[in-house]
Amino acid sequence: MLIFQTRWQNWKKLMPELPEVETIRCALLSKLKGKVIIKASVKNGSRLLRDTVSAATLKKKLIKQRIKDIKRRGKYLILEFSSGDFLVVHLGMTGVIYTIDNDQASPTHTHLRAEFKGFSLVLSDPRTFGRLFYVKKDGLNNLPALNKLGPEPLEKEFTRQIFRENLKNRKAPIKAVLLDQKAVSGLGNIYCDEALFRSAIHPLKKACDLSVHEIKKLHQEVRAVLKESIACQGCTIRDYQWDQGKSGGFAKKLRIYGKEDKTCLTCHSKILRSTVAGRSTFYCPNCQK
DNA sequence: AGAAGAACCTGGTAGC
DNA sequence: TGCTACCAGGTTCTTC
Repeated sequence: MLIFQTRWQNWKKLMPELPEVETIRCALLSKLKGKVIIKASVKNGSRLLRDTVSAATLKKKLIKQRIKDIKRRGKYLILEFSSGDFLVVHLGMTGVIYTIDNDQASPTHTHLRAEFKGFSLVLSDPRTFGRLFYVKKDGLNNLPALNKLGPEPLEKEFTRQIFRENLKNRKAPIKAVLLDQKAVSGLGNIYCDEALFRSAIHPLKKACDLSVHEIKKLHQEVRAVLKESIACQGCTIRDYQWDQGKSGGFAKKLRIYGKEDKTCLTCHSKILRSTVAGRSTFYCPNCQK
């Protein structure tokens, strides 16, 4: 178990879920809005491209593009150019995207570097679980990765009724359903566990078996936990400086995730860990039924 | 159709 | 010290 603890502690800082991506989006927008890409380099054969476009083609397409806006959909960052085209980025598990000075060397595992006047944007991802798509004008709605996503949890579209509708025929464990992005988008392993704990719902409970009251509570807690984390700039990022020695403010506020063998804050029972949908899942066997 | 599990990938660690 | 085996994560693909 010590092995897991050590590994988890090493990697917990590297998981961009909705609050982390939103933090990055805000930081990048203030820095990049209106700026023009002067030079670009794209790693040849980068797995992030998944053969959707060659490195040479992407490089060519990026040069002279002006950043008009940066949006977010679930865990995807969407850079919108003045030309109407888009660059869609998913950071996977270990992806980081940030700016450095033009005279600074790219970090290891850099897949994309876009040079602007005075600074460069770099996208680095050691494990290459991330994704990178170049999307032509008006093509965003046809991108499968985006159009499969469920409602945005912090938007008005994510109503209790829609959430209930999205859960009603799902016989899989609620944790698995929350992770698959169709019922609601943007939740990863950490926030699923936190929202389920706050809602007193066992992660293995079938989604279709949730009561009206449980769905109401879960709907509320999903939104609450995400909002609280965004206010703290997420679990993994502080001031948008990539700093492996520090965690964002919300890491200290986690109540259940990663707390195996610790005491439940509510009932003082021992917190357990098991695997649901192939993911480490932390829960209180007494509070979560 | 939906659920479950494998595959992808790399760096850190244990164990030899 | 150096080697091998293992495992975490999100998403897609394959199988049942």
